[in-house]
Amino acid sequence: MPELPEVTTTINGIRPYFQGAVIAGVAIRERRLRWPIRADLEQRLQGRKVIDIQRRAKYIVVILDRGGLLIHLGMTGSFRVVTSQSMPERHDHFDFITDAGVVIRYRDPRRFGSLIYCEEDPYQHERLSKFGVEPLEPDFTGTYLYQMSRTRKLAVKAFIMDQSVVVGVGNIYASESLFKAGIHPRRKCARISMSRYNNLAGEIQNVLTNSINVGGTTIQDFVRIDGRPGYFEQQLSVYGRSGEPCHHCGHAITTRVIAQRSSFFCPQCQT
DNA sequence: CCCGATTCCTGTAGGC
DNA sequence: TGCCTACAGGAATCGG
Repeated sequence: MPELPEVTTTINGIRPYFQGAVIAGVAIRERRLRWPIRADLEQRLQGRKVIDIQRRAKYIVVILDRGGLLIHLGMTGSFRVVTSQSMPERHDHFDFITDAGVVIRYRDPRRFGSLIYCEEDPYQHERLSKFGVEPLEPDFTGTYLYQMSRTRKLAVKAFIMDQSVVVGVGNIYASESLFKAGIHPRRKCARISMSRYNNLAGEIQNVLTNSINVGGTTIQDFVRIDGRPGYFEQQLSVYGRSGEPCHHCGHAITTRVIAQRSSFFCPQCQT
C-alpha cells in the first residue's frame, strides 16, 4: 500500500525516463479510476514537455510546460517502465509514451488511484489544499504534534494518519513508528506528553527515511518501477506480525481495529 | 467542527 | 478441488 516512501520510490524510478521528455502519446484503456479520467486528457497531453516530477503528500506531482498532473496510487497503483513492444495486461489502465519511445505504464487492480489534469499550477489544485506538514521537512516536530493534538479526541494512531495533520503516514508506518516510540496506538492523542511527541516525530522520520533507503515496503501489491519489490518489509517490527514475538520483549504482537484499520502493536512495550 | 462509519474496488487467503 | 466469505486500506463522503 503506497505511503510516502513508496511514492518517493516510484518517482525516483520514473524520473530518468520522464523528466525532460516530450509526451508523444497517452493510451488510456480504463478511465474509471477514483475519479474518471477526463475525456480529452490524451489530446491535452500530446506534445507537452515534462519539466519535473515531485511529491506532495502521497500525490505524484508532474510539472508540465504549463500546468501539470496529480497522480495518486490509491492502494494498489504502481508504475513500470516498459518497451513499446510490451503488451498491456489486465489492470494496466494507462500508458505515457515518451518521444524516446519509452512506455511508462500504470497498473492498479483496485482502481482507487487517480490521474488528474491541472490546467494551472498543480500545487494550487483543491485536492492539495487541506494537507498538513510534510514529515521530512523541518516544520514537522514534536512541538507541532503536541500543539495540534491538544483539542482533539481521537486515538494517536488515527491522529498521525490524518493527512490534514501530517501527510504520507499510512497504516503501516503509523504502526511501525508508534512501536518505535513506545506509544500505544489507542492512546488519546491529547493525553501524550511533549517529550513523547518529540520521540514520535523523530521515529516517524526514521521509519520513513529507512524505508525510502531500501525502496519501500512490499505488501501484496506495491512493486518498484523495475518490477522488483521494496525491501522494507524485512524491517517491519509489528505490521503484519500478529501473534509473533516482539523483537524487544518477546511478548506476542497484538492486532486490534483502530479507526477502521487493523493496527499492530506490542501490549508490553507500548503504553 | 469533529470524528466514527461507510463506500469505492478486486485479489488473496482461509474455511468447509 | 471449488465455492464462498472475509479482509486488505487511502481518502472522500455521510451522518450523528
